[in-house]
Amino acid sequence: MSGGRNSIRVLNVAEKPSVAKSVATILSGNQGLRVRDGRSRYNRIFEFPYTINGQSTNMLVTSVTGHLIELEFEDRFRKWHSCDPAQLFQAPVRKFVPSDKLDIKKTLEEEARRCQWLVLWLDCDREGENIAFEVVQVCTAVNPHLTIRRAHFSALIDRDIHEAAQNLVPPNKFFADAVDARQEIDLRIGASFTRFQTMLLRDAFVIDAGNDERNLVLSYGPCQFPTLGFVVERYWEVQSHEPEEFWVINCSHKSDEGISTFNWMRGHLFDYTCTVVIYEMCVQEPTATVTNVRKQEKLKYPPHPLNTIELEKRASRYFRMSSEHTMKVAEDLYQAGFISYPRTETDSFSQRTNLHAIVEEQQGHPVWGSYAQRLLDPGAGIWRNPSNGGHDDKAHPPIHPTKFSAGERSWSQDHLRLYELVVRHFLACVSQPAVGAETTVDIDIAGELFSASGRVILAKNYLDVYCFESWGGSLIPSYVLGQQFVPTSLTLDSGVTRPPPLLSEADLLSCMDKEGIGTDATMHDHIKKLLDRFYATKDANTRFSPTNLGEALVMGYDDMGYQLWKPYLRAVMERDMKAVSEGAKSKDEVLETCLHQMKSCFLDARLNKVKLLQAMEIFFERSNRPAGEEQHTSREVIRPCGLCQESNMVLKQNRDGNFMVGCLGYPQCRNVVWLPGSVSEAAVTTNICNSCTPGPVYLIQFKFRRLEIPPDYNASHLGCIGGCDEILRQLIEICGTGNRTSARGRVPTASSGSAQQSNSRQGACIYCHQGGHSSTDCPSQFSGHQGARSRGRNVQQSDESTISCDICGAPCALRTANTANNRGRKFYSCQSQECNFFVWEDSLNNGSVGRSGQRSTMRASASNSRQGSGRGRGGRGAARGAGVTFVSATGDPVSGRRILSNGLTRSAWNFSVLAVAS
DNA sequence: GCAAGGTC
Repeated sequence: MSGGRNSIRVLNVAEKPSVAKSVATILSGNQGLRVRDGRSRYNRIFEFPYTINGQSTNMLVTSVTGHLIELEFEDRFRKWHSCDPAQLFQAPVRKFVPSDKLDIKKTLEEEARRCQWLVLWLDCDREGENIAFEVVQVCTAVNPHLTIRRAHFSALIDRDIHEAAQNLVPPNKFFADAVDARQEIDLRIGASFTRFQTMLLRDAFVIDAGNDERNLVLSYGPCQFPTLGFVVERYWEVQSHEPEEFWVINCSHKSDEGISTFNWMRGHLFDYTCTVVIYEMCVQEPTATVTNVRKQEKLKYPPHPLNTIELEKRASRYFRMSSEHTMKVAEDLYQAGFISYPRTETDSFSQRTNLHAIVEEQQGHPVWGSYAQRLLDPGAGIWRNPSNGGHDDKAHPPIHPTKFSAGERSWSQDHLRLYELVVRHFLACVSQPAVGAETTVDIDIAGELFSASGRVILAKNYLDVYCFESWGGSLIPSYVLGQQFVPTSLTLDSGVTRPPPLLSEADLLSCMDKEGIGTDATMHDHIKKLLDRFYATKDANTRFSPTNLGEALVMGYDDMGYQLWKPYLRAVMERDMKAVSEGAKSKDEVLETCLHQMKSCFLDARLNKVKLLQAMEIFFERSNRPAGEEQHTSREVIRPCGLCQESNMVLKQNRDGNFMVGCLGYPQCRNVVWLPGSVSEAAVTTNICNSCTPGPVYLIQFKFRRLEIPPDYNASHLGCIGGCDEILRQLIEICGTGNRTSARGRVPTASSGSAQQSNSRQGACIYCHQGGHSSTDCPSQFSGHQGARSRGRNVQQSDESTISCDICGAPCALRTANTANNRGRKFYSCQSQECNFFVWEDSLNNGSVGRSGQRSTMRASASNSRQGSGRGRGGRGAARGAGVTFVSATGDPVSGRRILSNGLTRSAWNFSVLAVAS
């Protein structure tokens, strides 16, 4: 039966194949359901007759796989060097169907042409609404007469689906608009900041990131950076923690029944004298009197039904599985039909779910089958309707088993464990809480109160099946009110405060969930991205630390005063998206204000890029590679690149003022033509060389420094870099080029057409620019400038300690070494690379002061500046911001010094200033 | 080569 003559053809589209199948199965009642393949092998098409409000229809149900359309910059802005990253805030973007979705698009087009209605069965959230409009766009392009309708369902169960089909509504453009805005903002912010910081930093420093650092991408994203922020913030808290000694009185009592440990009601005291006084009192009158005996029944409740975040957190805690791996395994189990859809926010079961049926399936399991049987036995009294966790995404139920398995042959250990977790969690959810009897005994010794408690488990209930949790039960002897005894031990003990632990993966997921970073389906991606980008590492206990790279990036933005690494930006965006989805603000309005703000922020960050560079300098050695971004003071196109045939060659000036013509495709393409070192000015003209190819090759108007070229050459010259220019070739031979790493004289021959060479940093020392040794053992550091050691310190009026360059007399910069032998050690060096002047900072202090590692001085600095909420980043940042660290000659932190605003201290004592950050 | 969001 394919519908009568009056029946209309309805194309129904779901967000994923599984939903299409469920909808088709439910609506057809499995009567007259036919299935055929579409062009995509995953997205099949179901057909059956159905009646909607008295109208007989021929239903076709198919699906997409998530978003059908992507957003990208127009082609001319897609290459990294195609434009200034700031332009990405307004560069035109386009929507397109990516190649792997073209077959789905084709199916939709073919079916839409033959239908009168289009009914959208996408998930009922904002992303789903946006995908709905993507489907509409594709279908109406081939059939503009389609009647468009939206089905709203809250669960894939009979009643909901039939109700949805009978109560079709128009789709909600506001919801879709909110996602459009989110996509565009994410793309523009992400691409602009990523290109900016990658090009600024990657080539400027020696970043050891495991693989080829030239391919290293220092990405920025509105989700990945706040995720990194959580990691860094906790790390800073741990780093800046000062252990504080505290004192505590412990009391125990041993009787025939066992030992009771009594805890001091004051907890612990930081005042030793005070604690000793109290302790002495207790010791002199040690008899304890029982002042209170309380007995209470305590319940330990089973967890809420399982949603994605909780699955990830528990798999991490119980099995140390990464969230990313957990989702991969869960997806496998889902695809094979063993568990329900794994990406769900929902942590409460619908009233209509047949929970008993799910338990029944598990009765045959060799391990937990007997528990399932007891659950189903009304006499056992273990059954309890599951709790409601308070989240509902209106699209999926909590994660639960959908098919029994005692383990499949193809399953890995992790498949087994994850399936077991899902089953046990489900069985726990429908179980009674554990019951315990708690006894608390309070005693009084010389007026001081102590307390002990114990617990007996009366009924384990859900804990019988949920073996991942325990409820420590410890018995204490019985006491009666007024009873007196002399404690077996009464001791005065000391301890130290401990820093909080580093964030575990479960902690990190909680932070993200709380601050709204990412979605249940993407959080694990953001965490993985931190590891992939070398921003953070994870130890065997699943605890995260930032890498130097991650810490430096966060530090740089923090020093700028920007909270780009905090979750606030995402929170503001989320509020705006909500306003759009409610129609309170328009998409264009939000896009304009948000992008305007972010562009100002971007431009400001770029102005303050020195902060990023300074932060990187703390951890990384400067590279002598030509910097990707910094050298481009001008970028005028000279010619198309004949080597990569993709990008243009542009006129550039490096940091030292030397000119070259290099390919914009650097570092993938290393094509470069170095120009004579005697060039003082170079400007691209509109004149085109009529002999060099590939063209056009624009001629350059050169000015040479008169004294650096032979007298018979003109100081002004209109030249071509394409290979035809004999004068330019001669001047290169005579004067050399501005390429420092290729020693003068080792110049490309212009006769080869376009002179090409690569700049290798191998073997070149950053101090003297000579090959044959590394910067850590540069002879210039040890013998070249011994004279500097006898120089006195040039203390200027500002109190800023500095010294002048031995050679040119300019003030030197104070830097921190990060080489293996001298990490954390400070040195002065001339900012001009011509001089190669260098001296260790500590050699100026008569050599009497030992070195102090960067880490320990940082910690000392935090202790000095700690005030108010000065823990963690605040403490450390304040000290670093003031630019000073004080350590006594013995290496102990100096306390009680007054820190002047210029970052130095005046001290009556002869404490040594070990480090003054520039 | 860049984001985050769907999903296979």
